[in-house]
Amino acid sequence: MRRGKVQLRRIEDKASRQVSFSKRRSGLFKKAHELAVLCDAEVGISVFSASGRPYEFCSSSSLENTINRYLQFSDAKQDVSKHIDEAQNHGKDFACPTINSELMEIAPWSLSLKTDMAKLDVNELEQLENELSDTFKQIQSRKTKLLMDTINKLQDQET
Amino acid sequence: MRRGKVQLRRIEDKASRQVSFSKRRSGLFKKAHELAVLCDAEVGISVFSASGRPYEFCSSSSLENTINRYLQFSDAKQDVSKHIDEAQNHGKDFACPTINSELMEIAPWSLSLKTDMAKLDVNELEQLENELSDTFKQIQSRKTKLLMDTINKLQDQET
DNA sequence: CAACCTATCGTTAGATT
DNA sequence: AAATCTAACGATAGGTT
Repeated sequence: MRRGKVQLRRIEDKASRQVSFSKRRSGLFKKAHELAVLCDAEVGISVFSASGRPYEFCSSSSLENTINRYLQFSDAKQDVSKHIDEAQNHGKDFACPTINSELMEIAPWSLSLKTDMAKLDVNELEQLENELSDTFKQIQSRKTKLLMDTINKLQDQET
Repeated sequence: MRRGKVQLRRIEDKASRQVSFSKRRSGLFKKAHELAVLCDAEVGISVFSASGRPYEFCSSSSLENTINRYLQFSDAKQDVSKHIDEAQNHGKDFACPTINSELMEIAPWSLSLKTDMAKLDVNELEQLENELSDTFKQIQSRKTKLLMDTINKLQDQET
């Protein structure tokens, strides 16, 4: 079925890339699980899709624990080498105004994950539909702006 | 050479386990690299051998960057969880149970998405747009079905 | 013991439904 | 889109050098 060996570069076809991401991600997590069990190791994995969606795997209790364990070594390593580079103290600003407004924005994504709409009634679906439409417009507007910026840049270069 | 399939349990022979650990660890990192390149993803892995020696893999600049990106989601997850608890303690019924459980999984992503959207390029925005579009269609289809069911029920009552 | 070898099992891209 | 199928490629346990 496959004609040749897999070329190690970005899969251009969007659909294929997404399917491949899903298959290979679960393959990777399976291998990680095998490594942990067979060889008595601790494995933690964090993956972000091209669109920024997070996935995680951890062979032990929690990924945060594994991360902390790594960071201990990392810190120790830095101490020893007396490195100067100061980590960027990026402030985490995830201030939630109200849970309701967050829910409105989040629900559509939630549905795209596991299509479990069976329990929603018509009013709830209508609500989701409206919010989804807003987010949709937001994305389109952002995309248009980027395209316009690119066009303007190109026009500037021509002058 | 191998007699049968690999049994998924700790390899008892110490030497075999160590060799297997080495082989499988590099295999895992190779798979992670392929996932990152082929599917345009960001992958970070932390592994500890049974004797506590650390190994790491990162598809981008540094594992710490990937970890920080993960911790943003993790923090957001806790924030959302806290808000849900508070809302429930105040007896606010702001969503159906299904949404609540889904919310836990996807909310952190959505919260970070607001921050990250500015950084997405046109292709990435298009990907999000497609995902939204699919969800949109599913919601509309589900809504139509519910409305049809209701109409059918009413018609049955009339007979 | 590391590097190589290879039979065997495992993974997956593409097609199909 | 999600499941299944399958040819072909890929990983690797155990053996050999």
